[in-house]
Amino acid sequence: MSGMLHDLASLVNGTPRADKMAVMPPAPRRRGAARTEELLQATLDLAAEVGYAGLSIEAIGRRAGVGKHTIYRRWPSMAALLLDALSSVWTSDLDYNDTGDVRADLREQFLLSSHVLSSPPIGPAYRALIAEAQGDPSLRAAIHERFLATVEQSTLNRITQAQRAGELTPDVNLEFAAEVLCGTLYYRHLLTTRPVGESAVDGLLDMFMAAYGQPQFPAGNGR
Amino acid sequence: MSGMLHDLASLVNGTPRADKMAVMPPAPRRRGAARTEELLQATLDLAAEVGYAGLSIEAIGRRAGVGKHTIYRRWPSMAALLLDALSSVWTSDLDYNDTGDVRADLREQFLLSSHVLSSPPIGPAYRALIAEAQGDPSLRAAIHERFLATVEQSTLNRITQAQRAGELTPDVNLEFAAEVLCGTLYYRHLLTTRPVGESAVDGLLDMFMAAYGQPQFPAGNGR
DNA sequence: CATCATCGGCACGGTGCGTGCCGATGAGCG
DNA sequence: CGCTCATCGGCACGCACCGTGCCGATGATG
Repeated sequence: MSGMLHDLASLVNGTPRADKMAVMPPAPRRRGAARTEELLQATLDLAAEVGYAGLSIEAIGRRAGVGKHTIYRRWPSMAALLLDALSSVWTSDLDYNDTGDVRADLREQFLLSSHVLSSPPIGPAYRALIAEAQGDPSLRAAIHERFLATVEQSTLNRITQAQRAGELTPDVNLEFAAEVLCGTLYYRHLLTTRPVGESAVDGLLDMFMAAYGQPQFPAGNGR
Repeated sequence: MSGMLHDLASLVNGTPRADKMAVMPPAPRRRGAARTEELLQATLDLAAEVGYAGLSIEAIGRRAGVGKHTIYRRWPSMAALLLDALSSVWTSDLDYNDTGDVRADLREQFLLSSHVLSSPPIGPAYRALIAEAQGDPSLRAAIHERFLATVEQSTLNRITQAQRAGELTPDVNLEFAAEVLCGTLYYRHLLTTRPVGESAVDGLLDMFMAAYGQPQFPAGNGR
């Protein structure tokens, strides 16, 4: 586990002088930091415009008015650059509400995140990263660690909370359920051409609730 | 729907003289057909050896002792070549038994197909195709049509049969359940670094059976 | 004001792409 | 049997991108 994290860190900050992680505002902000953020933005813009095909270090540099060296000094590969670029706009780790109604809370977040995942800038950048990762197991691990596992974890937190509240079957390990929920959404998004819409989310939640919802007592909070 | 199929056909057989589809033995077998099969095999071999990185038209041609033209005359892109190469060894559309025990039948096929998917030659070729597809929506549609949808369909057939046999809840649309089952497996395979082992399959089937298994009457055939 | 890391620009050899043009090969037909 | 012609392997082209090295300019630091 921590091995993955280490691989990730070395992948992204493999350069000798990586001043700071992306998305960290409190910094002395030498000349380099400003350029770093510009490059991340240029990467996202370019991914949104031309997609994975046509995405290259040279193209990013051209767009940002930057020499290739300036990019290579910061990231060892385009995969690392994409990883940081995506992180810089990946604010929502699925920020679940807890209204006392699991199904509604899951539905809201699934629909929201599916919209985020399928529209620029995150959508195209994510696709590019997935493509890049097919030839690089350590990048695959990094993506899983940094994005997928996070989403699964927050989902697991929410449904575990529901389980404690009596909304779901007690004494059942929900870890795998969280993976099934998130995995199905990502499967649709990244591997098929079907949209992730209300019917898909509802179908998924139907199965989830049929499996783990308390049969007779509808909601746990009110008793 | 049929639009996807048309796109697929044009993608694979876009050349003016595409004598026949791959994997069709009964043919006059001019000089070209033999080369075609050799090229498909060389593609699979190369994918198994070097993975997606290092896979190129030139490398395939070099390995097969073939000019690039010979490849381009048959397939318009490496994506089309990969698609045909994978089809030529993709024999099992999940060939479910019907022993009267859905869960056991699903489990057997899931474990079997997960092994096939993660080992050469199918594993690496599949990964290469997924990578290629991230920049090409029509290829994504082709993959879904040719492989994923097929797997989902045969799974749907099996569980629908189980539903008729009284093993599963009647009057429930299982179409989405089939997608969840297959999607979760492919999610693990292609997007994470977790292995698809017995525990994963069992966890998945736990959720499926909890959702749709008949609560009191264990199996339909025996009693 | 002096220093020096970082900058943009340029060029390099290497590789793959997709195409065009060869002369050789071999299958099918008369 | 020999002719014909599609297909073959080989080679070369222009283009693009890779990753690296070397410039002289810039601008933040002290």
